[in-house]
Amino acid sequence: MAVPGLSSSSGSEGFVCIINNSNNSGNGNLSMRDLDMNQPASGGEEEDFLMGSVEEDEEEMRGAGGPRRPKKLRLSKEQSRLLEESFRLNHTLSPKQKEALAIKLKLRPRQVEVWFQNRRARTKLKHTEMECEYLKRCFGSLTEENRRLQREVEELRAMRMAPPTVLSPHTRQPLPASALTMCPRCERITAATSPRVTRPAASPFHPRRPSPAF
DNA sequence: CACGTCAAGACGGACA
DNA sequence: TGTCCGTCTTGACGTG
Repeated sequence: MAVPGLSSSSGSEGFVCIINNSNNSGNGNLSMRDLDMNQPASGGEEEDFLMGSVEEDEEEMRGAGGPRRPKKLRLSKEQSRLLEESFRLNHTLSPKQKEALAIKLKLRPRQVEVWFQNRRARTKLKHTEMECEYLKRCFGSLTEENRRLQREVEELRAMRMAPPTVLSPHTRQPLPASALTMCPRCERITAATSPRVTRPAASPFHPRRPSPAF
């Protein structure tokens, strides 16, 4: 089932300009979106190129309003691509895989772990949303079907209200109401003996079928 | 690990 | 054209 506007990727298509690490220093025309805080400023340690140094993080955490989170990491397109690729192969990572991927992406294992957690959760959410839409549509069509059947029931009830003419099998004359009985199974009015019932009209919904043998 | 939540950053539209 | 504002996306964290 396809829901318009829903893609299987993590939504990075919203990015027009992509962080381009190799070109950042070239043109001096650096916008916010060109920044990649994942890369080492000067070949620093792994911890340092993620979101600034640990000291910077701690400083960042102590804003005027108390502890704050460190500056938000934005993954580069290549990092996202590799993560997506790994996710496609496997929705969970073993510790070894996590470690290897982290090294490959120059991220901390914890970041890889969190990315996979978020990706799983959001994949599930999308799936649930699609399922919800599907069930809503089912509900709609079933409601419509239910209405139609209710109308049919009403019509059939109305038909039964009109007193049926039951002929005596012997005299071929109409029987008095006192001589009639209701079949408990099919709820048809019949003569107490072998009946011949002429209905006002055949239901358009229930064409006559051979009467069940009972 | 799933889930709920927070919050930074991106983005688009309205408006002066 | 710049700014403001609302909304969306997504990295990160706390909890069970």
